[in-house]
Amino acid sequence: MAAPNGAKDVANGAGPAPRELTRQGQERKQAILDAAGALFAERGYAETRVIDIVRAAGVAKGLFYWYFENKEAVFAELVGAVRHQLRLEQGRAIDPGATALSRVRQGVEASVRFMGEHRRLYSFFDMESLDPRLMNLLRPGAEVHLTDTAAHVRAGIEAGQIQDEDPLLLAHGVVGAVAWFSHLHRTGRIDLPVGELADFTGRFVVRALAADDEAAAQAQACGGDRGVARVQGRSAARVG
Amino acid sequence: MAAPNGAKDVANGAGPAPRELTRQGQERKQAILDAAGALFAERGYAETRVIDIVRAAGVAKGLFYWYFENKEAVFAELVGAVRHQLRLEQGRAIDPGATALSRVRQGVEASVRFMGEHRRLYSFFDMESLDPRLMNLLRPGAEVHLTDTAAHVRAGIEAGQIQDEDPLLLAHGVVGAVAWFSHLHRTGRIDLPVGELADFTGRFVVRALAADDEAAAQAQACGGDRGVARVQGRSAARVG
DNA sequence: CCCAGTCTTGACCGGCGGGTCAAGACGTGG
DNA sequence: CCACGTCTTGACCCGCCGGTCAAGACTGGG
Repeated sequence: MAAPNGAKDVANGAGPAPRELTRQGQERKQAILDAAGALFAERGYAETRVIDIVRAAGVAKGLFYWYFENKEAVFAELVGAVRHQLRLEQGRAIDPGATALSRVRQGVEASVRFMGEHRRLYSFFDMESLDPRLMNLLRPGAEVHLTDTAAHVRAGIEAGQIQDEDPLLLAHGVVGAVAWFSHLHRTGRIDLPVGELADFTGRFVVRALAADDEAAAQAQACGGDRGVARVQGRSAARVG
Repeated sequence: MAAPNGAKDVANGAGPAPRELTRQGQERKQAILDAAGALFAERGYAETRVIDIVRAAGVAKGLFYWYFENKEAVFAELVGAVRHQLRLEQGRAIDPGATALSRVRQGVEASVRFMGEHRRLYSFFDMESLDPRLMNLLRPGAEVHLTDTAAHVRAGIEAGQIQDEDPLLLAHGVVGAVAWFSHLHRTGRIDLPVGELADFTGRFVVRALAADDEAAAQAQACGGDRGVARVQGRSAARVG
């Protein structure tokens, strides 16, 4: 996951962080980060004790506070790294030449797939967490996805492919669908291969947005992310 | 809210509950319930201390445990009551004579409206809460809504009004949309009169489900809940 | 008036868990 | 070998908060 650089971007402020780390130091820090990620994913932030993290990482409790300001800081760093990865993935999946509605679909499919494949890493900011204390940490990142989506939606409306509704509302619907279905998948309430769920979510969103049957059909038909040909029927889509 | 009966239904088990309550007793209990509801709504379950609840109700801490097993029990009782009300509202809103797709729309609109109007009461099982401890309490209730919806969807598929996809997945999409938009509204990210949000959500869901433009148009056109004439055009919507 | 059951109080308990700290170990350069 | 910065340890501290309890107050029936 996060390269040391990526980590440094996130973990600034008035913490013990600005220190220079030796090779060993970086490894230790990463071990703690990994352990925290696994535990947060498994039982959630509130249910994870610092003592659990350090035990899992095989170090003493004090060391945790050598590398991190506090529990929240680890969470923030983890979130930053994962969010960054997700955006990369989306960027890779979206074909700038495609129509707006198709671009939305590509982004949606990539997101669902990403979340499904990295469920452990992703789950701790599930549904942008309802914990009041964490919401503030998550909010800005979520905002970015929203405005990205809204931009595509706006373009789609101008092109007549998308319903003439408030673009922000529609964008909310899109990111909501992604979050919701991913959540259900992660919590085992939907038992489907990621690929199929991603495809379904793509179709769902396209229909919700499309100005009419034709626009929908057109967006469904043209290729999914990374140019993999995907037939409009359900089924048989497998990707990595 | 909850009639004493409704309350009794929920609060059984091996608690201090089976006791017979005097008139005064019922009032006290209700006061605690009200205070708890307000506080849960305002800051969430985890952030609400028992001490805060009793202070708000103007009673001593011990009294809380005279009427309730523990903190969770209050939550459960509150949730049961609200959920019950929501179902009543849905039942009132849905016209059994309407087409399946219209019925879904009516249910969706009624739900969004209900949640918007009772935001305080409702918010504490926001997004069916991600807190692992509470999920188990919420799960069964949520399941009911899901299967209700799925039944309508199934009917709609058979009637050719709804896409031939997995009914359960579609139902998930429907309740997800309701939960998501309500959540955004409640947390102030969508600043719209409830009625407009309800209408929007209805349109969104109908489009996502509809088999084709015609089915969608037909479901959008026919009256909303309680026969209130509602024009299909959208009104000036702005989002916070 | 007394008794018994209902109700009410607030001091107290216990443990949990985030965060601190003084004491080193280790490694590197002088 | 020393000095110094980095790293590591685990015992300890302390506030918080859910839950308990012994001691009453209030009320209605006999």
